[in-house]
Amino acid sequence: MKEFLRTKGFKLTPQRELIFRAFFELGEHITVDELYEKVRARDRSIGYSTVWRNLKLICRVGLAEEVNIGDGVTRYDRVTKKPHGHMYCQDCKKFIEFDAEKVVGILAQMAHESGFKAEDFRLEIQGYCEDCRKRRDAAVEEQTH
Amino acid sequence: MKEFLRTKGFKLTPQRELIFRAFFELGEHITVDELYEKVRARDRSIGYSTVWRNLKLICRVGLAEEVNIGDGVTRYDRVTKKPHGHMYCQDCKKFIEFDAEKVVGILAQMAHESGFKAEDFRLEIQGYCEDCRKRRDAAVEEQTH
DNA sequence: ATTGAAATTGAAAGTCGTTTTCATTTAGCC
DNA sequence: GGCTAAATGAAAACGACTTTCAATTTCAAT
Repeated sequence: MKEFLRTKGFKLTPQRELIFRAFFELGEHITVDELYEKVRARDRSIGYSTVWRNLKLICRVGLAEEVNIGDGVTRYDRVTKKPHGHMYCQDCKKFIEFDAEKVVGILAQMAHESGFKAEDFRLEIQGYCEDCRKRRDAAVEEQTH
Repeated sequence: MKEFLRTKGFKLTPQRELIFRAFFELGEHITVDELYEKVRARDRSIGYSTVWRNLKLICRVGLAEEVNIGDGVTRYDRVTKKPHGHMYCQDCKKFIEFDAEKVVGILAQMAHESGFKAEDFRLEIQGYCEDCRKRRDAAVEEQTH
């Protein structure tokens, strides 16, 4: 990792190493606050801005990218080779990933045909996850009796 | 319009009428600031919060919806029957709409198969519009000579 | 090992769009 | 006209994000 950073002109500090490790240990869709808490559990002296800056750095070196669903909080996703989208449950706020390879292919084609050079895609489906949907259906059922 | 609002328990004030009209006169992807400026051109006494609240109201009654591309500014789109996505030019910041009917159909199907109840879709393609792409290509061409 | 330039850190302050508060005014039903 | 709930405008609050700055640390070159 040290080598990886060095070639890009960045230095490896203990804080940075801890933050990077924590980020990759955590699941997807991490917020700054979540990572900050995780890191702080190990080292109380690390500042919020250091975590924030390193999260940005992880993005800059191409290992993660920002995801924004419009709730005012930026999340960070590990960059994986496979394009994916997110299903966001409006009830329990859970994120579920889905494979977007097929759809991205279609979109890329559509964009290309209209002269637009596509670089990145954001696909989001808002709705209700299976559990919440069932609970809601049950609630409706309840009311009609 | 008065009738439409009244049935939902809202009142029609001169400010509200002006804001609603201005919103529907303007194009898509309007920000609060843009609408505020537009409205102020007609009535300097209208406050920012009034514009903001009415924009929210337009959304609440189902005539518009928020669009968030992650640049920190919320935009508002008229709700149209046809589902669409946005192509966002990273260079000139222009928005271009595209018809997303086909893709939304596919996504809805995918979601359904995984037990997720889709309510809304957000599709965004980031990249470079035709003009900017050409300009960039030309610049690269320039460098290599 | 030592040194020095450049990067990094932590705390605090700043930024900026959004949202709420509150006193006052207004719309619309009696 | 009088009443009650809704709406308004100004200002303040909020909150996530970003920058500033002085102090510290890394690491390449001695």
